[in-house]
Amino acid sequence: MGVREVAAAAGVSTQTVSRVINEHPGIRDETRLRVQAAMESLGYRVNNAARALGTSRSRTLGVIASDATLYGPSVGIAALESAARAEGRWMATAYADASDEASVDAALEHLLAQGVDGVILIAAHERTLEALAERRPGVPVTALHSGVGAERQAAGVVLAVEHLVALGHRRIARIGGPADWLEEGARAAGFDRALAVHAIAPGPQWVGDWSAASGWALAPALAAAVRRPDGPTAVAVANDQMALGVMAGLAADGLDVPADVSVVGFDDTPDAAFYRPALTTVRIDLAGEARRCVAQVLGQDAPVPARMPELIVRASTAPPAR
Amino acid sequence: MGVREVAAAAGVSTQTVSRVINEHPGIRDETRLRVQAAMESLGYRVNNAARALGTSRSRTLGVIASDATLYGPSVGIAALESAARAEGRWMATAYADASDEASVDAALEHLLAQGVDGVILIAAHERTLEALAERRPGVPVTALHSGVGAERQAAGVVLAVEHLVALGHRRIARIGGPADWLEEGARAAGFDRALAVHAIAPGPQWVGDWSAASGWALAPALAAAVRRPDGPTAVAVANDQMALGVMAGLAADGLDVPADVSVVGFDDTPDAAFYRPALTTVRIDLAGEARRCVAQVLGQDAPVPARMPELIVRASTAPPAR
DNA sequence: TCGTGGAATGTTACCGGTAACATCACTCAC
DNA sequence: GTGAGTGATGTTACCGGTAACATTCCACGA
Repeated sequence: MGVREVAAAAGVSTQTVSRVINEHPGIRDETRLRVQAAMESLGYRVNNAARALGTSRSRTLGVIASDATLYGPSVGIAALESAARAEGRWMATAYADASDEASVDAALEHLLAQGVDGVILIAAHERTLEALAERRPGVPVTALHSGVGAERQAAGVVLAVEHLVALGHRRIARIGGPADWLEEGARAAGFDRALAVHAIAPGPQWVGDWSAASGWALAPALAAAVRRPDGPTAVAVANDQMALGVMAGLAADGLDVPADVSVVGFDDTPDAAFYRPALTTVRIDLAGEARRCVAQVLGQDAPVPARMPELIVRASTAPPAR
Repeated sequence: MGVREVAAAAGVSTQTVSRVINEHPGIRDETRLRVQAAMESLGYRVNNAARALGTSRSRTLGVIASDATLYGPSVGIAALESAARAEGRWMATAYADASDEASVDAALEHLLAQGVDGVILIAAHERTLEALAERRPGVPVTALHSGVGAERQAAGVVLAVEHLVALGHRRIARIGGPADWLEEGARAAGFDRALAVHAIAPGPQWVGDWSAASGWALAPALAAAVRRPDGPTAVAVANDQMALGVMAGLAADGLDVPADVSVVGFDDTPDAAFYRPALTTVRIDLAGEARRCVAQVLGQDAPVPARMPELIVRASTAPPAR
């Protein structure tokens, strides 16, 4: 059940079989059909190990992801897999703790041993990306949401802030992710830029870890700020899950969303519409980002059309009462 | 940078290098150290393609997953990866639409072409598992949460129902997942068993698709049932995300949880503590299940200790008011 | 002293594709 | 008619490990 058997069955050389498999031009239709019929009847299946050994390319992309309990990373992986498959690549995944450089290193080593043709980081620290690139792994390394993708994330945050400003908010707080994450950099930049456009000074800011629990933990501080006379009337949260925790904490503290504070999230998780109140948030074209990221790692320069982020207005935002 | 270079540097044969790599017994310590030093200084890294070609085993497990926006599947993948890595295996992931047999088939084909040593399904239909096994893929195929794992899931649901009964509920409704999923089978069985123990007839049941949206869509029917004089006073929902949607829908319909209906979920997602009200739910030992599943596919029979599911009581359950 | 057996290591071929180069048949221009 | 050019296909070696078998060396008992 290798090329040799197929070749014998079709009465051609193994090289011709290889050419048919790889859709090389310059094969007569009659020959191609004969080979394909032989492959079909023998139930032939290429052996990727052999192919990888011969070509020293595995047609596999490596993905290093962190925390799978977060919406962004887990959906990012799925989006990358489907983008990779569309390009005829396989995907090998390794999970690592993004904040532990040794663990990310081990994951990289792990993937390189597998001979991946490129590595994509999900939910990574900027420093990690640089560190990996410096190690000269011999294959391209990039991160989802880096480069132009970061710009689109910033644009998403701009949408959210513009929405708050349009409602009349002028004192806007922010709850961000850990400062060293790529995603946080992009989202924070969008926040600052949107406020600058309207000459509004940023309100108080806090840092969570993307989890609902961290949003909950920061809620008392936010509530205290909101209760001050010139306190914020709205808060932009860097992802939906933290927004969930924030809203739970505010409610526990006796504050009403959106009457006392408006809350916007980021991601538009499928759950966000069912939070209480339903969360106003920003949806980004994750599938498109993934396709672009894969194309970049594969060194393709055909532009993949980008869909811009979209604001989803629900019940967690309203004009300020004060 | 292959075994031959290492062998030359260490002054041994390639076979000896191979033996050191694979930790074969019967290598003198002095020789082993010399080889290891050579590998270290040359930055040697095994080529998995070559190894797979020679041994016709890839040391890679294939995982077929569906919907990554659901908590269960996405965390399941991560748990399997870490279990597989602990066994020194790599993991290749393919995403498929579980309800579309052709797509699952394509994913299997995809993984087999890669020469995986076993295939694990996540969030699969029972029929799919059987269909794949029937195709005689030449490697073991199993599903997370199948077999004994299913029993533990059932035990988890029993905990949840016991909790409701202990609170005084006697009329208990259920919202399940699609009937043909393995997970649903186990959870439904646990529900029926727990009620049977107390000689309680099951209340009305509905079927969702695991998503919060489907919970929301079923909420009006549940609310109507609850309002009937002998309507259910509690509902067991098959996963937390549907429970989120159900609670949102009940609230929209003017019913209070837990005053009018108690709600229990299943999974204990990290978000569940921050739903409103905080969700009473069941936590299962996903990491343990994953280890057991990997051990099974690898044909190991050393028993992996099983931690039993745990009930997490929060604010969504209370004694019935009626 | 020699044979025996086991431990440590070496030799060789092979896994299944594919790159690089070789070959062959045929067309076409001069 | 002949050589150049081109398209279709064949030949061969090689990718980098490892299995299977061969060999060497030494300790030890008869």
